[in-house]
Amino acid sequence: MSRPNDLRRPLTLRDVSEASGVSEMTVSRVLRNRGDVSNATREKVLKAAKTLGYVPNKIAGALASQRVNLVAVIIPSLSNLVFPKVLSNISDELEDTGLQPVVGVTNYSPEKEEQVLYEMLSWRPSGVIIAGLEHTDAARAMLQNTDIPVVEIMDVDGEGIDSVVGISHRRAGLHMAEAITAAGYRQIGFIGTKMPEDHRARKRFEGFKEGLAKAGLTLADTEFYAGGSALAKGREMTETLLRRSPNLDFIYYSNDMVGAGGLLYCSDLGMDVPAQIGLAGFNGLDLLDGFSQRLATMDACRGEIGRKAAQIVAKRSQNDQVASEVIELEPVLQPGDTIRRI
Amino acid sequence: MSRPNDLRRPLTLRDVSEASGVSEMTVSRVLRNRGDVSNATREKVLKAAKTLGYVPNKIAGALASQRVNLVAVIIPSLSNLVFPKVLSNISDELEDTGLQPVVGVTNYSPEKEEQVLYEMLSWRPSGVIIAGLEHTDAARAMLQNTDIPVVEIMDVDGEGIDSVVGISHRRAGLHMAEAITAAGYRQIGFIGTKMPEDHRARKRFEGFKEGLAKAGLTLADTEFYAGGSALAKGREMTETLLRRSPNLDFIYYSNDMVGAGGLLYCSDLGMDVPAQIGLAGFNGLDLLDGFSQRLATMDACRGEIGRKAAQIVAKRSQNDQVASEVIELEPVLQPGDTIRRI
DNA sequence: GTGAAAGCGCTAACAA
DNA sequence: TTGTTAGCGCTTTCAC
Repeated sequence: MSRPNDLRRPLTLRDVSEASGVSEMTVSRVLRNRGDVSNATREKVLKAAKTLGYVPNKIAGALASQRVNLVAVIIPSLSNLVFPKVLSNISDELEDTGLQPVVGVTNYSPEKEEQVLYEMLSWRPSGVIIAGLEHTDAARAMLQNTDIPVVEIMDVDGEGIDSVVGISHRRAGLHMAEAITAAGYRQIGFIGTKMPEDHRARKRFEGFKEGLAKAGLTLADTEFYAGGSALAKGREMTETLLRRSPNLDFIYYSNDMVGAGGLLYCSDLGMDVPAQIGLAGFNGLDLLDGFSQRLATMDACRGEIGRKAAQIVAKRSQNDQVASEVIELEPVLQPGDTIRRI
Repeated sequence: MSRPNDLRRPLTLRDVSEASGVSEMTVSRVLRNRGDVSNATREKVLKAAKTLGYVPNKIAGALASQRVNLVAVIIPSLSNLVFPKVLSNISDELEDTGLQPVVGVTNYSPEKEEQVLYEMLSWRPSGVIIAGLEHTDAARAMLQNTDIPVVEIMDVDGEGIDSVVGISHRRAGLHMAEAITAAGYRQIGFIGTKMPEDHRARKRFEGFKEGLAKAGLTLADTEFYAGGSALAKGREMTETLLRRSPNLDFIYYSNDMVGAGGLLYCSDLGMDVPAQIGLAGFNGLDLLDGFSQRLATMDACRGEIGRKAAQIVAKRSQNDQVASEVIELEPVLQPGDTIRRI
């Protein structure tokens, strides 16, 4: 095979047009499978494009057609395990729509979020899927001012801008508190992250305290951590907490990874879980399947959230007269082996 | 504040120009911090842009300037834990360069990779960072034909197209075999993934067998799995393997997650690790920090790979006369607590 | 320090 | 079925 492109510049439609003896417009039609083109012409064009190694310029195409097949997905983190899952479901759901997700990561910083959003909006995507309901004023204004569909995901506790798909983290925390107190636990501790910007974790925490209050209880002790391997932190923090408050009979963790670390710690010490001490996390990570005892948790509906959000964007990008939707999913308690049965 | 954009169309430079009484050209200069603009004009423009809520159209900008600040990052998976780490390091490293990573996921499918690559190249990014050295002929042709910098990452065992940053997985496997045999293990089993397209896992496996051969050994037994939670699979497969071959004194896992599952299984059964049986994985996940025994592993240099790859792209996008580089990093054995000391 | 004209590579709309 | 024309919203270049 001869070197297809010896030029020092990228190939254009015009090159394919000249190589095939067909007008640029018809070449464009063939390459996009648009309109009626005779088979003979189609073959000629396809062959020319292939041997040249032509790759269309979507920038020019997008400018001319005012259409961009990109969907901006803005999430706080990729190391959380939660978001890769959401993302892969968005990706799967978008598969046959011609839309492509583009990911932006904010590291839980509102300023970074604003910046990433601005950057992404300037590419005029077909939709925006963004985690959470809390944004800077400027970010909120951008989202409100745009005509493209916006889906805020993960959380429904608050005011949405356009469409919303998520769960109530407040109620998730509340229900967990109810389950725990119903199981007879009374000395309850909490281990969470030192992340003021993780609003969903905060809401679960608040809902949890509210649930305890309903049962006439307050948190017996709490511990917060920042950074590091969540599993290792779970272990450490659990030790710290239990040293300080040996009478605890339950620990609620802000996520499954720290919870799993706590579970490992308790197991290693030969503590009787769930009789002596109960444990619960949050997210419903399938990672937990590998442990000898299954940590109690609550499914965050990550998969479903990604799928629904993608569907909304896809639907709206085909017909922009569709109304915005607010979808609240119901997280389900998975009692596992670390809450005692009543 | 009054509604900034009551039009049904996105704002253009012209709108800002009219609102501020400054020419489009000067508005453009202000918004890009280019050229000399008087302070008075700058203020006027900035104010107009802000109150209107103008978001520049990068599509038009890119077409006109022939410059796109995007870097395509093409990886097999996001649920692997390995790639999010690489990605976040790329992202960090690119932070101050004005370049933005755009992620494409291939699910270990060469066809999907080709498709994603084509899609991304059609946006004319400033660089491509792509996992692995194995690609379809068409993908390889696209990468060869393009003028933009290409960095193949993770693996150095093979022929690169342009720049390459990675480790030798073959030698990683080989060195692990040497360490294991040196520690006196003789009945060695292997647990891996059923993924023909995971070339790096395959190379480690081959290198491992080669290392055993040097010590006059062959694998005593092997087991391969597909799908599911790696931790749970590690547990199951270890059970299967040990049931079938109870005389094994070592198991090498194709990655840390399955290895950790195996470790949990052995601990639960009260087996004496590493005296009775030794275990090792691969990747150097910090997840392992939380376990009571630390799994032996080998650092895949994920962080460093991402950083170096990003540096190469950044450097080349500033000066395209820079030569391509091949960087081989050295994975370090982390013996942890699951290989017995000699 | 500022502005006017031309054009980036493609596609919409229309003409043949 | 195919071709022609006129932009899409910016930036480059050059003029003032």
